[in-house]
Amino acid sequence: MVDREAGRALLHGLGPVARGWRQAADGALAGLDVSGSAGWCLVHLDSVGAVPRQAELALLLEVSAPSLVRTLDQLQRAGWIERTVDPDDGRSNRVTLTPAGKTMAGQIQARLDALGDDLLAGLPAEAVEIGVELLQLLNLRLAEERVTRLSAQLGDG
Amino acid sequence: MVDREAGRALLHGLGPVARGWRQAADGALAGLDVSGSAGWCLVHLDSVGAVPRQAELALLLEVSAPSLVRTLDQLQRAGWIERTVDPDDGRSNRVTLTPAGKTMAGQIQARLDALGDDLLAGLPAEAVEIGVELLQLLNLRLAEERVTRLSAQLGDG
DNA sequence: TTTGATTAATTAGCTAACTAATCGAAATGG
DNA sequence: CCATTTCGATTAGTTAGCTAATTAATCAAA
Repeated sequence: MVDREAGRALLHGLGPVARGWRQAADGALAGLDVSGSAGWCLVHLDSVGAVPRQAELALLLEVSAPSLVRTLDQLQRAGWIERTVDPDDGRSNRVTLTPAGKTMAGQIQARLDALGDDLLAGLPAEAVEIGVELLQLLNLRLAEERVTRLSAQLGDG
Repeated sequence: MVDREAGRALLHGLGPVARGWRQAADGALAGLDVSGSAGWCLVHLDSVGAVPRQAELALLLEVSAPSLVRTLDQLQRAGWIERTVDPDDGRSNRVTLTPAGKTMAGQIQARLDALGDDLLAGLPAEAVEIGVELLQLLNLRLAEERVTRLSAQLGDG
């Protein structure tokens, strides 16, 4: 049985910590002319071997497709990615890093990793493992909850 | 030593889970005409015995003062809180729940608690404890990081 | 083969957070 | 005792997420 108070602390604490992390990430990338979310997108693009379509990339980054559109617009304006129409499917864009974008991705990754190392320094690995599992479970249950909620909405409306 | 991959999973996972939780909370409050953040504000107001000033309430809720202003505007329009100028300090507002607001706070708390119980059902209490401690530590380190970052900014700019 | 449904990306508009700048009130130093 | 500084709340403007609706392309089926 989970203590009511602890449960509240966990669920409420997520928001502020997530915001703090985003701000810290933005700060770590200051001077690179890239926001944290855009930077994270570059890093993922660099680490996946393949050339993903936008929808796949959105899944990977856990954001909605329209949110990704705006991020990619920024990255494209900056000359760090390119969108090319998939030859096999005229609806899809394939997203690739430009050489400049690849360089940038490396710098971003280095800075974010350094920040992450600082934040998590000295922690027992098990605690982090448990935290990750907790987040994964919550993600799963929230997804289920979302399904039931949206179904109910359909039933009502 | 924390595994690099696990660290990334933890830090990156915070955002999506926090968003999911907020959406689920909004869903749970559907029909009450109150957003999750405003509802959370009401619940806190109900649970603190005292009559806080806005700045104190912002600290408690871990949001900035301007963010709280908007939330309070909504709650005040709905007739659930009142702002009264502190007799001892003409700059400060004291925030109080109206009777209607108190009723509303009770309903909100019940729904959020039910949602929280569902999400955390069956979890070992220790895992939640560890999660909470992890969040608290991150909060602390992020606050420190923020200080050093803003100081550096001053030095530069 | 043409029509209808589905899918990918986009646009438009909303929300809730943030910072920076402003205004009035209080505190403080000369 | 006045001038300056500090402090609390607000306003204005930015950012990043979201949903809903649109457009274009593909797929399926009559």
